[in-house]
Amino acid sequence: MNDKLDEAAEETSSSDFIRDIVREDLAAGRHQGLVTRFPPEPNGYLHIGHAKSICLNFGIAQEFGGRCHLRFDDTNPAREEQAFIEAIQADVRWLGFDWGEHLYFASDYFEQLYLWAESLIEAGKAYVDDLPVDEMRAYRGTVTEAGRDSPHRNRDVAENLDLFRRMRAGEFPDGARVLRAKIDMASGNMNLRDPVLYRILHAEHPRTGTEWCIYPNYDFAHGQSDAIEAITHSLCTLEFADHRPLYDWLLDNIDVPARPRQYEFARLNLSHTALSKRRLTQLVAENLVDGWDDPRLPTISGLRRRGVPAGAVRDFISRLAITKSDGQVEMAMLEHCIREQLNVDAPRRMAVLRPLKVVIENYPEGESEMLVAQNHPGNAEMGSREVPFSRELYVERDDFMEDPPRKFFRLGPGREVRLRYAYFITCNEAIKDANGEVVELRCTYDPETKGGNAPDGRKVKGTIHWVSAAHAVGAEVRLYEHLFNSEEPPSGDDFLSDLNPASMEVLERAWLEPGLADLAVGQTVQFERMGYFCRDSADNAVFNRTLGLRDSWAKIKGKS
RNA sequence: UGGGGCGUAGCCAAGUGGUAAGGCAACGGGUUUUGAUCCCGUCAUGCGCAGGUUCGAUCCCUGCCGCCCCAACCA
Repeated sequence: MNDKLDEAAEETSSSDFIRDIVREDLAAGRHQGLVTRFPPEPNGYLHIGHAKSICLNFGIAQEFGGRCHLRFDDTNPAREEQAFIEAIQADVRWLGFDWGEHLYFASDYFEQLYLWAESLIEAGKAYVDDLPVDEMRAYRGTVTEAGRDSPHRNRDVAENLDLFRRMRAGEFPDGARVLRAKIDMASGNMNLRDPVLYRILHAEHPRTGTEWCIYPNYDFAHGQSDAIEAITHSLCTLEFADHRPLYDWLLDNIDVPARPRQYEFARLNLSHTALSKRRLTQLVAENLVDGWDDPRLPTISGLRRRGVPAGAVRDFISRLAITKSDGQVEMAMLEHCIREQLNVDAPRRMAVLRPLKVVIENYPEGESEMLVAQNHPGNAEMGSREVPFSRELYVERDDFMEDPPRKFFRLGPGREVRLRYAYFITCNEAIKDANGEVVELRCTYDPETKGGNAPDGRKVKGTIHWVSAAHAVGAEVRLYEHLFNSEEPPSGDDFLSDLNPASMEVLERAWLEPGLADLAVGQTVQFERMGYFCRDSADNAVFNRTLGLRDSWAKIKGKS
């Protein structure tokens, strides 16, 4: 296997400080095989920040011929749920990764963890403490002052063992006692000031039920789980760097079967959104969004429902560097990756979002014809389709201006434009309602321009999309914008004040070309000139806008 | 003020003693039956700041400055 690893190591082109370490370790023959893990806590849905970790861990495993485990860090039954366990697996799969047989749970190791706790006690390196939470906090000192020893710090082994066993037996209520490591109350690193290892929690665990009433915390579970699974490189985010000395201390002081190492990298921060579990949970719990898979959320499920291809997410992550400097990536970067892939993959269709009726006065009443439209002008292999054309059509309201500026290339009184894949039409008259609002356009078409070209060689500046009124299918279309107005929403609960009230606009009466009635859920298409849209997974009558097209007209318009 | 980490363009970053890659954004221009796509071009005499070493410093040394994380019986 080592040869295979070496080969793989040489083939890998991408590089960052973690891959460099892996490469060196493999070259030095420090491991039998490469094993990483993605360790989510099942207390919420995965978001695009997790995608960075998933791509890193599974990616490195693939590149170096190793494997990556999916391990749930389910040590806090107070906030973990089976539903999250299932959603997380679905999201990792959707992203394109496969853990094979290697699905694990920290809770699978509870008995072993317990035994290791007893061994620490027997070695005089852990003790049961009775201090209430607030007192323990006071004893811990502050960031600039050393802590003080708990009065229970020097209980003898026998008493500690007895107390710890009685904790497990359920003799004490929640919060009555904890098991602590005996390290150094004066350490500059707060994590080493006799950290709590076990707490009493009479809560039902999604997997172990009521079998346990004491649970190990993150520090006492994570490194040991890594060791049990023979993880070689345990990759986590920067905020755990301070935990590394504890990770190492624990592994050095108990009898573990392997010796994994922890490395930290910067987590992903994205502009105009929220990427902390706390914030996402709050948005969902307070119904500020419509569930964990709301298309406005940066959750994997939200992105999927929005119509974002998994490949675009992976591409985005691959353009990010794995470093230790934390910054904030612009949403525009993600959007670029989405457009880049959708531009290639999304079939083109026509849909009118804000309809304005057009009557072609010289087109015979009651008649219609089928016109050929390309499914992708840049890729003939995607074929073509037929769309019905008739006397009454809908065009986009924004494609008509009563008093257009010089640079406006669309419809206006007396102006001629091309209806995509159809005919040139000229606007003769705009009909208004009692409020003076334009409600209908009377136009004439040039039968000679069928397909969109004039035999006399005359040109038109604008091409607009349309849909035959009698044949179109109605739909609700939802337009999404950034969830937050600021690039970086304010800290604390203030972040809610930055919510973008226009993050979702619902257009209830859009008209789609008839073929769109059969579009499959999850399939993303381009509505020409409007953007990328996908049928909503929860409501068939709804189309979600994944993203608009780049719009240089909006820039021109904005400048004048 | 203790400990840990980080500072290269608007954003993400490569480079680590020999004269600043790339991507995103932005801005010009060309093609175009999507004001899309595509193509071409512009965009750091400068690498947080100040000294020092050196023929030569983003890179080495010293001192500052700034930002992030840590005082849950969360992860």
